[in-house]
Amino acid sequence: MTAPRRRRRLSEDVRRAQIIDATVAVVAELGYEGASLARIAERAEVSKGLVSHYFADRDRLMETVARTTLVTLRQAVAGTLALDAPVPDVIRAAVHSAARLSATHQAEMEALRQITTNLREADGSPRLGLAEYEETYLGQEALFRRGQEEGSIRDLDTRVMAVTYQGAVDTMLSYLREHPETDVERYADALADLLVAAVTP
Amino acid sequence: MTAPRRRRRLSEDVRRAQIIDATVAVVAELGYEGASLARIAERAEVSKGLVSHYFADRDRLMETVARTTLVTLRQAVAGTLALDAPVPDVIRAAVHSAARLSATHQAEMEALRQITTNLREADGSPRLGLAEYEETYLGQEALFRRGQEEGSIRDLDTRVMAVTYQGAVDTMLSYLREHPETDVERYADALADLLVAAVTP
Amino acid sequence: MTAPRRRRRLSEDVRRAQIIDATVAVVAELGYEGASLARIAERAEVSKGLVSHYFADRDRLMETVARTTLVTLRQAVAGTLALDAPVPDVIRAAVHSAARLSATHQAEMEALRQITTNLREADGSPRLGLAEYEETYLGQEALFRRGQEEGSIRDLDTRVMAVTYQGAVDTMLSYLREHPETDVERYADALADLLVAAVTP
Amino acid sequence: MTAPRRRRRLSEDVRRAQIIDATVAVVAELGYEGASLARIAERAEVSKGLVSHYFADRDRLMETVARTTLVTLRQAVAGTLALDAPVPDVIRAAVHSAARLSATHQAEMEALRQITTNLREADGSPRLGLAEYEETYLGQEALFRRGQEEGSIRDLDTRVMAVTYQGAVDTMLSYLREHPETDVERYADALADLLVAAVTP
DNA sequence: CATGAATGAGACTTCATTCAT
DNA sequence: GATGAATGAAGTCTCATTCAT
Repeated sequence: MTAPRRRRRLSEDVRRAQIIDATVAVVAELGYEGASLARIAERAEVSKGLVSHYFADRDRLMETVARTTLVTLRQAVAGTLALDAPVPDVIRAAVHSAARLSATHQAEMEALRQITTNLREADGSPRLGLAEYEETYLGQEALFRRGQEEGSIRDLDTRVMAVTYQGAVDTMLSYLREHPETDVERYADALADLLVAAVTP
Repeated sequence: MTAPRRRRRLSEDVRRAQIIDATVAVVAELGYEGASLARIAERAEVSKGLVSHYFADRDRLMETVARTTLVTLRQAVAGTLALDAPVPDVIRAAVHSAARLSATHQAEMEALRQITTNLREADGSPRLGLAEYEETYLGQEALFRRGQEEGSIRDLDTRVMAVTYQGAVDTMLSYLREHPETDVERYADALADLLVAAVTP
Repeated sequence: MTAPRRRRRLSEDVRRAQIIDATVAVVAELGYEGASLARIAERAEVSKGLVSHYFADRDRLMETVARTTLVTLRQAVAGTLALDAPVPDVIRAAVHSAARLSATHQAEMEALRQITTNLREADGSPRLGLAEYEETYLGQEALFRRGQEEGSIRDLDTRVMAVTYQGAVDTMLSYLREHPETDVERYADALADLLVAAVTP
Repeated sequence: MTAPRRRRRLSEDVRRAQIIDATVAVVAELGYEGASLARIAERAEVSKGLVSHYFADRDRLMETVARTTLVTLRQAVAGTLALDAPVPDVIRAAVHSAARLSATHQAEMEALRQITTNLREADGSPRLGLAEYEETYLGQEALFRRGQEEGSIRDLDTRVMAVTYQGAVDTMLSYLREHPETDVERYADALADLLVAAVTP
């Protein structure tokens, strides 16, 4: 039926990346359940057997994809920020930087959400905790505390602010995905405005 | 092993509710994939066949559960609010009211999230859109606009504020679920403080 | 393609027996590897799913078949013997009784051999030990010792004799299977003659 | 992990022997099914491809191993025997010689049994018949007939005796494998005693 | 109305075999 | 000659759904 696939030998790294990319795409498009190994293999233009060769099982593949994607996303945001600027400026810049992800890393974000929501231990408990988020929170708390020392941030609960900031940004990203007609820069401006108003004295 | 189930004739409504409750519990505990009809039937203390009898198929069951749960949650929040109070007061009250959900409706919230994330059309596209959220946004925008007319809310983008408000509350609920040691009232106070600071002149 | 199977509801016991019988037949005919669940289901005129419903997995099915078959074979031999007769007579009768199995329980014997040879633990070690054989040996040793007390059996190592007796009978059964042209009664006579000669004073 | 294998060019015969030895070891340890080509290659410290290079397919490899092993075992027994000695002496010597195999050729014997039990034609029928055994039987029958001519063996069915003799020895070897605590020489003495008693006038 | 035995589609995974390097 | 990356054909098992009782 289908033309017999040409057999190509590639290095392990290239193959893994190829399969991971395909997984991100399929999970983002069809959801976690719909992302069968067969469909992932098809998208990667690779045999089902090869996927199993590189990833012990589906769970392990999904976990790897989640971790890899998280790193990718972090770099995409962090890479653009000057963290030693005045704190309100950092907030504004970070919001805009994140907003831009909605154009460039849509699939990565959705896949990450799908996987963290669905990947479970054998007993049914979630497998990908929030340890990852914790790290992010700590970084943001540190930022807000610096602002308080410098006088640019008022007295407030830094933990709640960190959680809220992150939630507001994530929600923005969801909203932008589902409302593609929205003007991204305007939204980001408005959100940054709200956040700065919330934290300045 | 298990005692042979007593065969009881119950009214349709009671049966459906019984099954819906069981579904909420199982989905919240084991996730969307783990919620097989067999396990749901077992939790409802009902035969597999009966589940299929009342719900055409698994997707239909899940959709019904999501819609029912959404109504339940809305009532739980809205029921406690005096919507004609000064807007900042409404915000404070709403945040506290939502925070209390974390103690009473944990399973419902998680199940709803699981189902909206995973339920798909045959072609893989998400089935439960954000039409539901849209309704909420409109109500909140109306509230903020009233505040602007009354002078208690400053000039700002009411759509962005509605989305952000909702995101901040949802994030609070997730955070409280994953950090049960947190003092709920203190968190709610801090969040209400932030939100009010963000919107008052 | 194939006519849709008629759906029949049978009791658990009947179904298990049906599947076990089919397994014995397929294993005897095609060997352990060839006895896939698909082929067993086909032989039992039952769906693959039903086999999995009644037996947790293939290993468990095979183990059950082995145990069941062992009981069947034991009864077939033991049922015909008068164990309190003079020991040489018991030997003669037992050899003939066993020989007759070659006509009536060929498949059971071969299936049992296949399964004990092939069924393994996860680490590769054999799973069906010789604990079963041990029981048989003990019974035969007791018989030979009675003969020694009665003077009909000479002084000899009863354990070696028990093992040898069992080996000689098993070998007879293999030989008769592979040489169907052999006169069963003549073989049994000759073997009984050898065994009695070996053990009488 | 493992050190990158050194690529060595060895003569065909050496390679084949290397692979055959590994196969014997793996089959004896893990059984027929467990002896995948991957594991055999690993044990032989050779690539999977090389195994396929030297042996057309798995069945062919197994068949070759069986034949080779049979020759090895025969030589191990026959090499030590003086076949023209008085027949009862030959029997005693042969039993002891075989018993010693239990110490030196355990893996070979188990592998041979595994392969003859499991190797099949495409239609499911056993592939390694008993033609091999036939040869053995003929030799033993000849021996017993010589004994009869010389008066050291009584009148008996030489075919049944040959089969029984072989069965008794094989069973001894199985027993010794599964009961390593047994005194090998004592067992052999006792068995030789039984056999000689069975056949002498 | 209610049960749960039975079916069958499809998922994951293993492994003999092929073949580019 | 030698490797091991890559394929694809089974095989086992799970589970939504159907249906005889």
